[in-house]
Amino acid sequence: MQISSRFTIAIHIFTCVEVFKENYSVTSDFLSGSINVNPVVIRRILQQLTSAGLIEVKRGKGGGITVKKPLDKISFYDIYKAVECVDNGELFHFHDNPNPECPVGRNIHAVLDGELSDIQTAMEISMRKKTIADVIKSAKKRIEEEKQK
Amino acid sequence: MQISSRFTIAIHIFTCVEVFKENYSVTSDFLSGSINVNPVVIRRILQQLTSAGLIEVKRGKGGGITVKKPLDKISFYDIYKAVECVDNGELFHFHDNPNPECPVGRNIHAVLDGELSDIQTAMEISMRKKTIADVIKSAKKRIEEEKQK
DNA sequence: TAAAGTGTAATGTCAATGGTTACAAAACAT
DNA sequence: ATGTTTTGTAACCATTGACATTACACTTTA
Repeated sequence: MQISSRFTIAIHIFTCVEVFKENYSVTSDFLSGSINVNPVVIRRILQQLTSAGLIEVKRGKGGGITVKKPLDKISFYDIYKAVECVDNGELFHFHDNPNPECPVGRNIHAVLDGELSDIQTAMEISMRKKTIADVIKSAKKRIEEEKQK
Repeated sequence: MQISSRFTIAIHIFTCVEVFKENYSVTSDFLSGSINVNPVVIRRILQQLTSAGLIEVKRGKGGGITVKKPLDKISFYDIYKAVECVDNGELFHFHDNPNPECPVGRNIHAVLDGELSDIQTAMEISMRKKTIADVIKSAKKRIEEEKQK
């Protein structure tokens, strides 16, 4: 299976907040326009990001999103964890009931667990290296370049 | 989301074939017993592995599974690719229609694509390093150790 | 107090995963 | 040839997660 679009949407949200906060009130409706998904979907993601302590959301007129951590301290991994509701944080879904009376069945878990977590770790390390700051830098650069044409 | 249990089941299958081929006819029913899933589910996975050219399956009495490549040439990645039907092979599901009239919306794809594929590559490299041979070695060792107690 | 926004419940659709039954087709042993 | 074993597959079903959508209560501020 794929990592859900909530992940890329979340990054999109951070980018919009940063790019537009000076000139617009960045609400779930506003974001909905840029991202092209229903505002409620956005709000659900905002809540997950709030629960993870990455942002704060205010209601009412002039309300909106405040990022709670320095952008270069928010990694892809933080967002992934906030937004992806994976069972126990396990990337791999192990088949549940191997037969304990079979020598392979009763050992397969012990044999594989380490290997699988190596793979998961490789992915997570790579995610930790990337931050929102990188994305925003690169986005701003592209937007500037567009203007010059 | 998680990588489906088909992946760990496939590895379980290879291990059983290797461990039991001398003494048993390793059929989908036999495997069903060790893995504890329905034989049809096993057969579906066997077909995916066949399509990937990793094994051959024979029908009828005495039929069963033949592994078509050296065990140390079958990596976790090969199995992952065979068994996990991911859209385009993309690990991340990008939200489909960012608004092209928004500066962020029309650039987000270009900005993120490279980063996401870095992450996916990290995971895949790590998967390529692990082979069925490793698993079987480790499984046989454990089974031996069990006998000595 | 009205307007602007978020929080959240309820509902619906869609796709993927897995389970299960059933049976045809193949391969082999006798 | 015939029966037996085993795979290939179709046809269901249930469950789950993802997203979309409507609706409305609750907050906050002007």
